[in-house]
Amino acid sequence: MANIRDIAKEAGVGIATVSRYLNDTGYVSDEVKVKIQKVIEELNYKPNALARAIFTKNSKTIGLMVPNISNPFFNQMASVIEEYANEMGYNIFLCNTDDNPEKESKYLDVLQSHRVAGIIVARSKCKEAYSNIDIPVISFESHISDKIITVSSDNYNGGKIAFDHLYQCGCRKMIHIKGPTCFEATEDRSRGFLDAAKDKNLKIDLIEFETDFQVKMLEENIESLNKIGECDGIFVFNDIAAATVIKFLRKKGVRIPEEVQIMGFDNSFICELLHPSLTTINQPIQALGKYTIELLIKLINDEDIEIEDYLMETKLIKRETTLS
Amino acid sequence: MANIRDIAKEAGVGIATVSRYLNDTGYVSDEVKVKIQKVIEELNYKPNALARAIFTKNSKTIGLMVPNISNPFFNQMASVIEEYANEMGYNIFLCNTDDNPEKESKYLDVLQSHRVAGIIVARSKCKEAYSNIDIPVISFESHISDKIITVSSDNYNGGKIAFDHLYQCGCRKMIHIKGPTCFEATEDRSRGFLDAAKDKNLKIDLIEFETDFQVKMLEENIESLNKIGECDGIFVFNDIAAATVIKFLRKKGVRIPEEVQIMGFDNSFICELLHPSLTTINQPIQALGKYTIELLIKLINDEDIEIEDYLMETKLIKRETTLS
DNA sequence: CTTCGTTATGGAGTCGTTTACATATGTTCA
DNA sequence: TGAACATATGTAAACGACTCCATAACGAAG
Repeated sequence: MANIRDIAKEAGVGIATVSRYLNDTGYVSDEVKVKIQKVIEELNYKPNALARAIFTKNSKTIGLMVPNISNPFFNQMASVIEEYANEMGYNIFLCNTDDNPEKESKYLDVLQSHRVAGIIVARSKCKEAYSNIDIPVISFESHISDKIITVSSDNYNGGKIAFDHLYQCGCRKMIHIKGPTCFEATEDRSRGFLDAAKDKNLKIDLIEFETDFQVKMLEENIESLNKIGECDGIFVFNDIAAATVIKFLRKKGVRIPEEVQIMGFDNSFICELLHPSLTTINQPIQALGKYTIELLIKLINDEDIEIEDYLMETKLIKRETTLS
Repeated sequence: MANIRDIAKEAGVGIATVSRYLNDTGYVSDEVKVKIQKVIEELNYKPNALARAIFTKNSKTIGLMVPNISNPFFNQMASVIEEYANEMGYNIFLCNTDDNPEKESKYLDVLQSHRVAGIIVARSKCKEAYSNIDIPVISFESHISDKIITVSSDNYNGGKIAFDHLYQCGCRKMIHIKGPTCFEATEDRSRGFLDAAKDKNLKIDLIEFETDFQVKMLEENIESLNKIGECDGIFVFNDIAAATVIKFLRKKGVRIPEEVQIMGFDNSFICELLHPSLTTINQPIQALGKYTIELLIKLINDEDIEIEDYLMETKLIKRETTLS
């Protein structure tokens, strides 16, 4: 592929002149501009972004690490982040960690090697790896260290809201199906839910799912679902797991919401598609994604911002799996 | 950040020796190896992948362009592609085209500038832009030119299978809800379905959706859904749209599958979560993704492979929205 | 007529790698 | 003993960009 030297030669000008033309920095006569542009098109020249990044020390690239891009929550995040990054002239380097600390750590090296301008890591499982990183990092849904900003929804309060709603709907014998213990976000939801229950002196039965989002969720968790006993309300750690639970209960002939009321978490697109549609807690994904990338770009631009937790508001989305 | 010169100096050796150590090419004494490794860790040195790529002319990076990463079908593809790319030592540069030709074209320039080793583009909307590209390209679900390999499911046959199944289940008055005309994949499904109907001398009513995957699908397409008249079977262009249709019909009190049988397309994870669970046509996403990336890497490695269409088999997944 | 600012251009050094080549030592084998 | 080879290392020239600096022409201002 042609390089800047080829263009300069073919256009009969110096390299510096071509560079000035490309970057619109410094003087280039109109006459020469036309000549250069013509050659660029003839040779289908695309300036080498790698060479440029080496020199300017600015790759205009952001590393995005998510557990898995097929997870509906994280790919919505990714979509929002891509949108804003693109607007700001940044590109996305995608990494799936698979919730695997080793893969995360390897990708972290890769991102450093590629000199990404900044990193967004969702649900990190490899916190020690970030101790000596000199690239701006924003952590999503996971506290890495007191040097790294964490952005997340207010999961704790979301859990509280979920309890209050079920309680208000008349539930007095509730079950909480919680996610794998290693996820901060779902732990916070649980804590919020249980704390609110304690306030009302209600005892909650706990069932633990061992998988997060999985296509085969139902079969894999059928064991734990069989433990569902007498209850009038269930709070499930996310919408997809809730859908799994609904499916399970319907197969057993349980009427929802008349006999058992159910709540999910996330306000994923499937809530509306389910029957009955799923009452849930909304995470403001749009705002979350936008805020995360904005913070990161501020860090990249060396603006000084408070290193602290940023919690985004969660709220109740009332649908048909709960009574009025 | 430290560079190779710093390492060489600090370790008291030459640059070439450090490079040989890093790449395990040529001789380096064990004694020196230890010394270099120690310095590398002390200075937290990460070799600059950009500089390396400039010289070797191999960025070990693959550009992935999809309509949108939040689309469940394409993010599953992306997940599979990431997995295999990672295994082969490649990284993913993510681009959302939003089905927007201009955005796609701009990203195509960016990918060329970044000297990606290869490009996977899903559902391209900007075919002319690929005429003078000298980077290997695999096109997914879209025919760009006779120089570029296309990979897709056998959508046409999938449409036929769908018709045959509904017919076999007793449907004689069918509606087909088709996707936006500009998508080759859904057009092929329609053609297959309609051709099979013609074979049986059945006339099919057509309804067109104007949106592909959208969170607000139901509201946006309520207009066209109102056109659903008397029928005993509906073939919808994909699962999520089918879920929207089911939701709509249930609200109207239509019993599924007793009164109307429904089929989707994709075999997305939501099929199992719906009630009744959705009969659909499977697209072998795993195989599709794996095959796509394998072909691309073969192209990158200059293996000569047939430039032709690669069609992957689609098959019926029988669930509860159709009778026996 | 000199000085100054604006316009316009190009050469050379730099960014951080890899590799071709030169060099040097030690071992083996005829 | 000396040729051949394996081991070990360093220098310098690429790769493709950007930018500092030098150079030069030109008009305006003093």
